[in-house]
Amino acid sequence: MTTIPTKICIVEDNFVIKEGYKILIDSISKYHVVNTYTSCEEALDNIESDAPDVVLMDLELPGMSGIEGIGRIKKKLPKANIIVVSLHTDKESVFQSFNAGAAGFMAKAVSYSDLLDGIDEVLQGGAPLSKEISRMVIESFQRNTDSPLSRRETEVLEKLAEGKSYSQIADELFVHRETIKTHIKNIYIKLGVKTKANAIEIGRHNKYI
Amino acid sequence: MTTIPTKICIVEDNFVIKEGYKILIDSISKYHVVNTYTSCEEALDNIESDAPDVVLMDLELPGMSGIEGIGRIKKKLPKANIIVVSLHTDKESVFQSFNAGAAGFMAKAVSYSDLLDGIDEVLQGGAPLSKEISRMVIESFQRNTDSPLSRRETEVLEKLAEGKSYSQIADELFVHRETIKTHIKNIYIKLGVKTKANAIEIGRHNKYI
DNA sequence: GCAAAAATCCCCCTGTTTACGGTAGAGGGT
DNA sequence: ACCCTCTACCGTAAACAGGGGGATTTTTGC
Repeated sequence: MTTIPTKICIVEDNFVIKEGYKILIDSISKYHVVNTYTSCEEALDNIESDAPDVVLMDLELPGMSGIEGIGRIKKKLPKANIIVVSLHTDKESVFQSFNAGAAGFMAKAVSYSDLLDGIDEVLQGGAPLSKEISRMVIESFQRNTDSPLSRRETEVLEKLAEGKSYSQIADELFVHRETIKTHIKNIYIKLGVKTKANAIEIGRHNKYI
Repeated sequence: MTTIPTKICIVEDNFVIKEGYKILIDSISKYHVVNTYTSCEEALDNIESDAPDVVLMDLELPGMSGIEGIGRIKKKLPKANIIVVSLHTDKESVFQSFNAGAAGFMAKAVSYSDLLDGIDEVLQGGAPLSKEISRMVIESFQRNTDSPLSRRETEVLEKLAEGKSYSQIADELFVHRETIKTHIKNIYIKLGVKTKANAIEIGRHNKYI
């Protein structure tokens, strides 16, 4: 039985890199590069008929940003597995990519063999992430250990961030409403803010909650 | 030059698995299992003097839960890399582990070679995750595509979830406060709720925001 | 091109909430 | 002994939330 090769598209504005990837991928019989593009606009015009299983995508592109592009491609082809291959591995780029629907993120410095492994992995339902990215992702789940807030204050700020009122928080923590007022006053002082929204912002930004 | 072997501890209540891991790891010259434990309590009493670089940790343990144990071990040894090796790969277990300070999470079905690769990876600053886990993690960043909320309503609910008042939201979106009120009324109807806190809860739970 | 959906704005009203000021006792940990 | 945390109380002015109603314009999907 002959298996139909996995269809792959590449969106990358650097000609050398794009062709390099194409040659690399086409050298593997189970894969086939159906099309390559140098911008999202170009890709979006044709990608539906390409119907790729996997899309390798750069983020730094002329015209529409890669992030925006990921979202639009996902809208047209919800089943496509988009792997970002980018030089820029800052937090913003990474998290926005995932948010837009990317299934993987690899630094451009990735070796050819890791890239091929990544394609394998995404097809098996995994999420290829280069080392620094996976650590970054895991760390995003972890709290800041040197928070100025006490345990109780943290708890109160959490509930405040869930949109709850003073009275509701008081009920849930089985204390008097006045106690919650005091906690919040102290939270505001410690965080140097004057409003709920600012407290939540600071709390989230610094991972106190 | 002889390199000092990387020190590893194992916390696992199943004797067979524990000893299996120990034999496996000790067969690699660059690694050394300094100690093994069958409960967190036991581990916490001794682990400081073991000063392991890596801890392999089960979650289902007699006495203190693995999650709790991760937090406590991290408190004593902030630099230790804790890799959870667990049968239970449900969302709760996974995210709580990361929250508590785990640096990796592997399903117990993991092969010996993948386990050793995982130890390598964590020592290189990565985060070993088995395939299903990494996909789970990535998906946690993604929104539900069939939200009942319109784009604008989603935007409003987001800002509401940041603790902002109607007027603040209105200012930030350059519309009248009354417009925001209407949006929120519609959000409440669509989500079937009557309060801010419930709307935020439903919105978060279903990943509309 | 038309109909539906989304986004915008306006009025009324009432009870609740917030954020601010102070004060203070009980208990824990260093 | 001292500092921090958690708890509780008083008071008040201004802001806010949520509920009712109606109406217009823009955008989008078929």
